[in-house]
Amino acid sequence: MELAQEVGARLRGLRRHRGLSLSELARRSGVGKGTLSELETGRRNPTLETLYALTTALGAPLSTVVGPAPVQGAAVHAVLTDRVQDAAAVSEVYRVRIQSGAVQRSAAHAAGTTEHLLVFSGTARVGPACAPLKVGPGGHARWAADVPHLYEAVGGDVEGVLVVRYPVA
Amino acid sequence: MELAQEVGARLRGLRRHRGLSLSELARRSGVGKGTLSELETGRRNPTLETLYALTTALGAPLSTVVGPAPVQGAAVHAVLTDRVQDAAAVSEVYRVRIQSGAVQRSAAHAAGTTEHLLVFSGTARVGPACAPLKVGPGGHARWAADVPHLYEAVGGDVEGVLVVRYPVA
DNA sequence: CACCGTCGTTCTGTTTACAGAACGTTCTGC
DNA sequence: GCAGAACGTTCTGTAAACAGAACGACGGTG
Repeated sequence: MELAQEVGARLRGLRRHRGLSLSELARRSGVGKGTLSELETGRRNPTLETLYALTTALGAPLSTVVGPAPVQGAAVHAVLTDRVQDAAAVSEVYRVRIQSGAVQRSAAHAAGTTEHLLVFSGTARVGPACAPLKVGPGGHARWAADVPHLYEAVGGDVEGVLVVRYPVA
Repeated sequence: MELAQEVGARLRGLRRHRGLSLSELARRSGVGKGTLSELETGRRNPTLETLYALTTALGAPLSTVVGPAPVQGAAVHAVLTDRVQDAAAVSEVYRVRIQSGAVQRSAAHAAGTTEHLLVFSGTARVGPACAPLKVGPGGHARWAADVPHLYEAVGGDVEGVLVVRYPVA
């Protein structure tokens, strides 16, 4: 099953990233070593309890393994954390990291689309390609995204939240 | 087990909210009716596959049932969707709904704490108790949260995203 | 009142996720 | 080279999650 493989791969990624062996994680989480092996290779369909035990032992929220997959562009790495629909618009909330050393350009979105960026760290140059805005830590930018726009980190990488708000079709 | 009960209650809430009967959801999701009954009462520890089938049939993301629990105040209903820590600060991202007809007051947070509100729908009156700001749909407000502050919906309810950013201790 | 549909729960047999053991492999150090 | 340890995979028996059937409890209709 496809979902199990996706989740398994993420679990393996998390474990490796922490430098834990399979046996060590099994010991810490109380999940059997064999179980863990088959989970990571996507050959099992894990139980909620098992997933919870593993993510807790890994110090990660459950959403890390069951949440949406990150999208990676030229410079922007984004994870959809929320999506809200009201009468007028659909709003998507992304956790973003803009990597320095590259500029990511985006084509115009549907008419009426706006974007917001809240910057946590670093300084970003974002917005309409013709008139980008500069935003530092703790800052906020808002621009119309129905024209070509760009994302760029000035100096070091940028961490923040991007909200894309587009009218309902 | 506690987690299973929590998830079960959320599933039942989602189903009821959509006006679906247990049998109907079972039919649409392909999950057995008995299975569903025991899941909702927290007597079973669901499989990832089962949870996915159910949330898909309910038209909700998986995170709705496994994500963090919402916090409810006098007027503000908030769900923590993300939490980011960098060298300077911790940033928490909340999906919020401010209900009209009440004012929620918050005491001063740690020095240097700032808050941002992005409004999706409705009009909000938020910020320092001494000088609140008015924000409409698509708008943004930012204020220092190290003084007493408030949240209020003007007219109808407000939907949006709240970001709380406080310095690392 | 009896009939029938729908509701949610409980029962029944099958499938499978689980813990732990056994296994082959790859590094160490003596 | 051969112990010993650690790694990840595969095997084995048990517990439990699953689909579907059977069940009792309501609520409407003739």
